[in-house]
Amino acid sequence: MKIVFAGTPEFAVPPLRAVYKEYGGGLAAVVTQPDRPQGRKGVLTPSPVKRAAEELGIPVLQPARLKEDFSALAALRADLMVTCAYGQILTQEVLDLFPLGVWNVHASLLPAYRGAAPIARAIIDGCRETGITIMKTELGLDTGDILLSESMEISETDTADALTGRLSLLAAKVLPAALETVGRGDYSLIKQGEGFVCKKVQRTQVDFSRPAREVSALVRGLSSAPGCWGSVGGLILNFFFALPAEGRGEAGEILFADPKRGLIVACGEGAVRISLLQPAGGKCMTDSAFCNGRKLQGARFDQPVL
RNA sequence: CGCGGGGUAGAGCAGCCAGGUAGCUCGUCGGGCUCAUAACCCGGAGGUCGCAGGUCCGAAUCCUGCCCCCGCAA
Repeated sequence: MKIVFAGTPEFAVPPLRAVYKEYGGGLAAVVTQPDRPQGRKGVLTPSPVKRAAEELGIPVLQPARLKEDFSALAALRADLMVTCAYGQILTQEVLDLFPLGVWNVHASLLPAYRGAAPIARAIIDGCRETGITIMKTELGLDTGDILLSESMEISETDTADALTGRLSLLAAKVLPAALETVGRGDYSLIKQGEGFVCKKVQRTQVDFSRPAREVSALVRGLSSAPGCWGSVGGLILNFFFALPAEGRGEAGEILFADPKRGLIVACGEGAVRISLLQPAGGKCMTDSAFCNGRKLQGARFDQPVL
């Protein structure tokens, strides 16, 4: 069976490796997004999937627009394509290139969280559970019939990074066997129920008038990218980790800010301890380190302007 | 030439504008105190102030060049 793997971010790397391990040379090519300028200096950077593919010695295709530029993909005459966070919408012409179909790995229990940022949204919404779904790709966004899904718990302390890592491994675990059943033609599909398509999550200013539980979920869900932030006394702070904590006060008020107790901020209900953060211009640090040498107790975070 | 912040003790910061003894909080080491503590008191160690030049009697501080780190935006 000749397979093509389409993916881009780190999330897709373990699944890629799993397919390679199972099919070796049967993995004919990898499709990924073109190298993009990264960071302040705009250095052209290959995607994680491209780096992994090169390491494994798999040919890489990087069309800017796959819908217009798929001749190289067609020339491979592969049987099947796997997509995993590839980042481009496919057309029917592309789907028709593969006799055994195009199969998508999605990081949610479909039909929940179709579209972008399913992992971040699951955490932000306070879900207790999410998972991996492998389904047949149709033209509709993440609407295809389901081959299989595997669930996973979300803990009260999960961050998007941590959960992404675990879901990625789960995807890598179930994908080879799924392809196996597709290859044999020995499978049945389940239709999806109703669902909404989610948009990309955006960088967000934290609204401390929300309950502590929600603030914590927001911070953990957006952790590392695209991030969330607050401003106090003209200082911009990026938040990376926060959990509910003891305390009560006006929303946004800094109840404590010392190395022993950490950075405790009052919310609409309860309070949170922001235990990992980064001041603009500085490095990411613990709240204990941040509070050394700064007098912030009693100050109050600005409310987001709506 | 996209906008901006920064490099001072192991960590986080102040000092710089108005040049003149290296300072604060935490940690660390030693001692003391309390039934007890997110405790408190006393004392010690630890710094080429990113690098190189320049100005000056004297530079962390002013000037010039360079290196490195980071936030936003793309």
